[in-house]
Amino acid sequence: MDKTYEFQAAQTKWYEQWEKEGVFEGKPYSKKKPFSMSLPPPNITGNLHMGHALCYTLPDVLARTKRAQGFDVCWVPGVDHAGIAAQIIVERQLKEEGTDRHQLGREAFLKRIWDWKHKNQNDIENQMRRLGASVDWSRKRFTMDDSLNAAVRKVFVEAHQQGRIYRGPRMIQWDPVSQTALSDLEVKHTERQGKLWHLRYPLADDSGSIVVTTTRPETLLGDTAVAVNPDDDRYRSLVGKQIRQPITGRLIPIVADAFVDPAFGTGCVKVTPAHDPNDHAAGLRLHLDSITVIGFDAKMTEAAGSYRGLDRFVCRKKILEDLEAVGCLVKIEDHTSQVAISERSGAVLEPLVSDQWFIKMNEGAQQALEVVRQGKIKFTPDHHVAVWEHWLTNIQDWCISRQLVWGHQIPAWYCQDCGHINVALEAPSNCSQCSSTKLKQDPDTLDTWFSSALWPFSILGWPEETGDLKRYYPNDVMCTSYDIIFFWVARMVMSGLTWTDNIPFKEVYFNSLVRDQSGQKMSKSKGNVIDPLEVMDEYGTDALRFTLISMSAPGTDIALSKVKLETSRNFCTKLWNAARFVHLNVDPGITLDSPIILGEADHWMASRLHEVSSKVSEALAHYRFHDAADQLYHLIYDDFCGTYIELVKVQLLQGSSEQKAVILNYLDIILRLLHPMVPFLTEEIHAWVIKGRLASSEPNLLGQRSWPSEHLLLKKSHPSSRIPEFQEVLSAILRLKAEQGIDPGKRIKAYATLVLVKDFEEPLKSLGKLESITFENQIEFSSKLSIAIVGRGKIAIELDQAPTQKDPALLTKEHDKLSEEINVLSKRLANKNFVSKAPAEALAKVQQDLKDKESRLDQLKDLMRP
RNA sequence: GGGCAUAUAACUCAGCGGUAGAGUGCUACCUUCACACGGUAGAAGUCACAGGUUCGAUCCCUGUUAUGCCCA
Repeated sequence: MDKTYEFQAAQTKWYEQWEKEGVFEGKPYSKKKPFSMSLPPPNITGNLHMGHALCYTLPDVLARTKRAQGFDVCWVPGVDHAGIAAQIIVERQLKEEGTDRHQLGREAFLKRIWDWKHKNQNDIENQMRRLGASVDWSRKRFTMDDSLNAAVRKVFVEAHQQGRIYRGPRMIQWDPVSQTALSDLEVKHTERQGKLWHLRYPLADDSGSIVVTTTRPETLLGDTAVAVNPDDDRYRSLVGKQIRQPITGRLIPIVADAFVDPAFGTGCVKVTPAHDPNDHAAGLRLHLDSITVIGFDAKMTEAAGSYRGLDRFVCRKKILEDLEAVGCLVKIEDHTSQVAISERSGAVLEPLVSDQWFIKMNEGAQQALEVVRQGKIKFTPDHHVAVWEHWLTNIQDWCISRQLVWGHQIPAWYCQDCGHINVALEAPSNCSQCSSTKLKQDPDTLDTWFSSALWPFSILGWPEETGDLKRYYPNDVMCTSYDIIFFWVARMVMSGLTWTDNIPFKEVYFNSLVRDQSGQKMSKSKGNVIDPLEVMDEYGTDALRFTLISMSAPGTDIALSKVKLETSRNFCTKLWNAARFVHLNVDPGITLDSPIILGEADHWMASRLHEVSSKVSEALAHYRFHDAADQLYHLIYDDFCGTYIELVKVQLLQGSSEQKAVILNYLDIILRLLHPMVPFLTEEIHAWVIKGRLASSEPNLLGQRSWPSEHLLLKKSHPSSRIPEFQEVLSAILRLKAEQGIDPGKRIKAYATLVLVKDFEEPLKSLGKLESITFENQIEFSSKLSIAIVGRGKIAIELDQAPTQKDPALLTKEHDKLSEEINVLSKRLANKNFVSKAPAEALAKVQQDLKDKESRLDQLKDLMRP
């Protein structure tokens, strides 16, 4: 074994082995209990980023642990077709080649994207392998696989029959760059510095004028009213009068509606039902006309008269100039306005009325609320329930059609003769209404999330009644990032309840976001992106995984930094070296089932292993990944490497086979406990140290071995241990030496009034670098002794001269502190309320504490006497 | 505007109704035969602020302030 863990080789070697042995495959015909998960599919558009790294590492810990604990784990991976994002990328490529998708034609363009998809899918899948994600590749899915497409079509057709899916003109958010409609969730509201324009609109009867405020003057071409708040006394008398719109000359009414905020601008706004969601709603309430003046290309339409053909923002300038020319531009104020932009393209969206497909959400939302309220689906962290409630109780119908080529094409055929819409699983030969054969399929595709919403069951073969579906559905856990709780989780729950009459999963674990070291969100524009692929090269996959796991406290975002990665890497190296030490000193003939003899340190280590293995199981059962990682870190670093190996060094170097076999077994247990978090390192160590010493019935790969909680050494009871007391004594000796400025390596004499030193003479001498340590009934103050108090006894080291001056000062400080603590405890015991109301345990503890401290103070006074 | 979080050591964060914890950093010392990606010892906190509940509050409740996120 090398002196440090060379992770590069191990990282490529072991995944292949696991895959080859089928370690990760679900085995539906096994007698084991099933444990199933589906993986949030990454986009085909990109590389593995830190969000994936976290989102795949945590369920991997669960999967590997469950597998070891005897479950038939089925964790299905896949890739998502990412409609808009993928199409944007390929269209960009075409542009560079001087062509576009319209020249290519639909079929050729689709082929082009499929080719591109095949290459990318391999990349991202291999990156997941590098990360160690133990998914079942034999079941991998793509959101546009035939079987998934069949599921999509079935849902669409049935939902349409049931009236859940409908088509109609509605106000939607239009992305003029991507040339498609978007759902509300794909809209990001950002604040931008803009202006608030005050415009004078004259009354039609020339009796005066009214000043309206707007952030979008170009839409005034589509104004069909001016609105004020009904309770606004300033304008009450004007309601019902007509306005002559200064640019168009159109006569429009002044109306009253509660949606107008009297405090906004002049409290008087223009109403453009065709280009603003609020105005649209008001228009419907008040039966106003709707005039579309901006088209899908974000240019002014025919209805804009002389402004037609202008870009909407160019038109804005022109309108303002024209308003100024007629003296109707009253005032311009700076104003931060909310701008709706496309999450994907970044374009400023245009609210437009358009014919689109929608799916009703009410019923599904009600059911989704119920199953979470009733605890049928459990969230961790559970505060996401509140967010869930809020969104689902205010839900709108979902616009599912996209004007894209890449995706599931909508299974609807329009009759060119009678206009009837034929919705069917397969292309109909003629119209169901008029029998015409002139049918044309809707060219649009469905929102990518529409197919994602079916993921947990479509990947298992639904709508077919497959064996996988019966065995692995509902999934046990869904691990995902909280920022897609609505996009994905809510829609999966609603779809699951609607189409399978069942919840899609029993528990949801929401992982945090990974941020940079100062807590900033990672983004390319900020240049603070930490690339997991680079990290895996530089620090090792194991270090990356362990870092992410140990920082995953539920509900807290992760501020990732190099320092953290270094800590984890150092931890890996520490274990590597301990294993190497064992490897070098345990003869090959000694195996895991060799006879064993336990000494005091061995008993202590066994209890620690037992304690930690239960704590880790418990922590993982509650998704307390950080807790599990912390337990293992201290078990391995402090207890195993720091204390245990030091204590049994003599046995390891020159002990009996029975003594060495114990140490070997403990290393084995540690590897099995840590393997789910740190799979490559532990498998590599296992291959070096353990593999050749396994019983013949045991599998050769650590990834196939069992969770060690049933290990005989852990199950048997162990006598209570004096190791903690030993540690205190050793610590006191080292402290005394350091305080007195004695070379830590210098062998000196020590004395103690604690019986313990009789049994631990050798380790104390070797670890404390002592010439001798002798038990004494009494240690008296002496000019050549430096004395410390440990528990109820004293420890002393012998010096060549009197102890340095700082000694008495330290004693005084400790004396004062102790006195104060004793004072506090005595007061508490003197409090009748405390004595009568506090639980017996608390009372006993205070009494014991007081006794200990008083005894300690007595000894201190003894030391300070001269 | 509504909602959800967070505030603990220099930094990043755990934790908990009964004396405040980790990692990193810092200080001093040690290249001792697994490991300098190491070891030993040490310094370091009014647990944001103000009330309340309690025998007892860093922890529970209310309010305030600050920060972050989500929804409109």
